[in-house]
Amino acid sequence: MAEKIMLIDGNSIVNRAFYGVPLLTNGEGRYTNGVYGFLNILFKLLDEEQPDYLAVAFDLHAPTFRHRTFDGYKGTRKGMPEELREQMPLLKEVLQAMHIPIFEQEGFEADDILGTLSALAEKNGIVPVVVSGDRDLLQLAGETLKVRIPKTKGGRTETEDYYAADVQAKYGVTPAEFIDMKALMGDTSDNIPGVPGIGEKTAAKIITQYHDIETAIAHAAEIKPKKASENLAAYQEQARLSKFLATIVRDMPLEWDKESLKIGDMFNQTAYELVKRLEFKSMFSHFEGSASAPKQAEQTYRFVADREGAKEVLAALKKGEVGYAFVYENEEGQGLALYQEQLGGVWIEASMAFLMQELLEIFQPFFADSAYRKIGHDVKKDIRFLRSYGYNGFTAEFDTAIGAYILNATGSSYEYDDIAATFLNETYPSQEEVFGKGRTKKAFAALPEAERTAYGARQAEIFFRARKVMEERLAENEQKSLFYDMEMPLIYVLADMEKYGIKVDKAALLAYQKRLGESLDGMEEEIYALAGEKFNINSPKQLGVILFERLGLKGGKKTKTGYSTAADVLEKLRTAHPIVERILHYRQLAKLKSTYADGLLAVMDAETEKIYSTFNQTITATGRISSTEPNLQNIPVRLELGRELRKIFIPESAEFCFLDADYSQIELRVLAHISGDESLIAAFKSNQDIHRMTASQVFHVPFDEVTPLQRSNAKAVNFGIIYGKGAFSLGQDLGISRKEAEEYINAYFARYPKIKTFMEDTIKNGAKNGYVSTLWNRRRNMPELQSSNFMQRAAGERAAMNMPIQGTAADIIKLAMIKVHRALQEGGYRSRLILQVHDELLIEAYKEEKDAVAKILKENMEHAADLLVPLDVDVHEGASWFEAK
DNA sequence: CCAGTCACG
DNA sequence: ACGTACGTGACTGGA
Repeated sequence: MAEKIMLIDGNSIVNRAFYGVPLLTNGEGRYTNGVYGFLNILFKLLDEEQPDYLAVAFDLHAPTFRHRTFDGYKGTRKGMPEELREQMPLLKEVLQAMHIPIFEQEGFEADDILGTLSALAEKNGIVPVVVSGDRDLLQLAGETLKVRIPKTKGGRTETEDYYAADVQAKYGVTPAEFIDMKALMGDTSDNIPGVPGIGEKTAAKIITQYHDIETAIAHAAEIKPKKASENLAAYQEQARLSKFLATIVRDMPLEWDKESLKIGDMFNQTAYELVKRLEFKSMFSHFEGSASAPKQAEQTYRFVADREGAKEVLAALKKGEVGYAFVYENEEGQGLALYQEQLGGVWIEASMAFLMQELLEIFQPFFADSAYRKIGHDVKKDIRFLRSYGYNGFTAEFDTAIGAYILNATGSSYEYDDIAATFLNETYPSQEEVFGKGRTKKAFAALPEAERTAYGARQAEIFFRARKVMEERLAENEQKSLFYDMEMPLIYVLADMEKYGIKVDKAALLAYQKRLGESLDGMEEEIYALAGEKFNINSPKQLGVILFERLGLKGGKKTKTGYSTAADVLEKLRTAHPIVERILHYRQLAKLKSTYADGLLAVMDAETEKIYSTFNQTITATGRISSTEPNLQNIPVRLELGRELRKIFIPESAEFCFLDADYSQIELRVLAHISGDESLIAAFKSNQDIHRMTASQVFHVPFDEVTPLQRSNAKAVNFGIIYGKGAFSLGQDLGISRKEAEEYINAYFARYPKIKTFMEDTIKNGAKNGYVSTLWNRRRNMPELQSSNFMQRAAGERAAMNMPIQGTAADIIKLAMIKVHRALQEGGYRSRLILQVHDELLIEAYKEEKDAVAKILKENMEHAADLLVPLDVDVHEGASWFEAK
């Protein structure tokens, strides 16, 4: 079989890739999506074509012979976006590392290089395959020369393939005629003029009949329509010029050196290192089969499945650092993996013959003794698991999931394979790759013994070794205290909160659900009547049609998919039609019923009638914790009907009551501290109504004469400042002009100049360092700040200004939780912390301890941090969350 | 699986 | 001139 060469149009493929793959950055903050997309296309096509030779051609910035012939050539083309431009050297670096030849030649475009190389290849008996995103290349298609046009769609790459016959079939012209067609119709993207008045349709007709422009010009008089006929005659020189510009050169001066094009050791160590640095995990596998890939997991692990073996392992275990990992399948423990340097990796498996209960019993001394300094991953999960077997008090020294999160809070996941890739530069199959997914998912027990062993023991080893790397990086970042004194201790607080859960008044919740259901039924009928037909009110699409087409309301398009029917749009239409108000009301009730009434009942434990949320410590970019299944941090409170729902959250028994403590204005206080603004600090020190104070200072009115409107406007300004909000949207919210809003903001910054300085410095340092941080050195990487895209940079700047404020507040309440938890434990109280909602703690207090606990709460929260302003905490008591708020 | 919507701090 | 507030999670409809 003939040999094959693949020739790639570098610029056009990287462009396609860039726009087809969402903007990605790696941990260093470099944009990588263009390179990623390019390599994806490259690997896929290499796999399909199996070529023997390979080359990539790029355009240079220098003008080409086409520019010299025609000044306007490519004059309309916009430059590459900065986010892509900075990836070009990176792409070339990767190609070089893979020993893929790169062609660039002054005076010529990539097209010409491809045209010439493909011609040379054919002359030398090698079959060319040309890859480009640009249809101009179709003129090269031939009997054996295939042109492939890849498209990246939703992460997948599809290609359109063209031999000469395919071009004929699709466009009705031969590849050579394709050039003549373009000469007539022109090309705005390259600024090829063509002939005025001749577009794609007419050009196709003319070329199908006359085959080339010279013949067509000779027969210009016969051509219809008249306009085309006249213009073709009048602009024949322009047509010839256009043909010249559109023709790809196939004989430019180029050395043919076959050997240098031969595909060599592409998947080598240098390239692998680069791909790892770029964090292209899905590509690692390409490198693994090759001899130069790093060794990994060649080590053999021990498999143990009985009492005697387990006891031996325990005896061999030394006090000191130990990597450990439980393997779970649907919350059920399959076994325990341990790793120490002198021990190696061991997988101890539970089974019908060796129950998990026995396994845990044997290892009880290990779990109970903190001289075994345990390094695990998602320790909270292990605490819960051990507790379900009656073992309490488990502690670990290091949680690698949390370590990875502290070192990069914006990571997408922190699974063991992510940890190994990030900290050890090693790649392992992910959980999904081991077990599959969906209906073809395999059970753990279905894997061969050697795989089960490797899967478990490998994790314990990864955690053990990654800890050392993390430790160094935490030290470099001065984040050891954040990690060891805040995040690690918090694990046990959250584990307890998840253990206690919160009791639900089931009867009241059912009644609430029923009440909502009945209201909704009635409203549905009313809305159908007003609309004049039945439709699905929950479908924004159908609702949009009803409102803006059938009823003719003016709202216009807003979203990509059609009309926006969001609350703020409907709010403006409230008076336009009676249906609008009912829809808003319907939406409110529907939300309460589906998310809260139905949703909470679905997750309530039938046995205990409690709800057990999960608190996640590695999700948010700012350091807050999040709550899932259910989310207990977004229970309604702002509107009365929703707030009623809080009556169903009650203490576990009559011996308990709720104490709810919340920080007053914590974010503004943090802002006062971090910025050091004397005026704002003074306001908090004198314990004044801060929004009234701001109003008085910004609007220049005496404190006592501030009107309610001024106060509420000042409040909006205060919040706007925290979020980096601009004049436009502040004006929207307050219903004032952009100009007025701007004046408010200017007055604000004039009055509080250090806040302005703080914002500016945060952005400046963020851009310089690539991250912003809190008072406790929590970091958020912010590569967006270096973006040249206005929108992305502006959004990045807002996030950058907000993170130190929101994040420091998060740090403070975390410290408070640890203190409160410790004080309750050490004081031997039965009261316990059960919920955190960002600036609020909910305690289930043993009634006899109520007053003492209220004091503990207030003291520990107010003294969790020592700022330039006092922290102020309000504590309320009640027989439900509703009452205690 | 994504977009739209809406609940919270 | 750009488009327009930070951070979350859950539910619904519809490709």
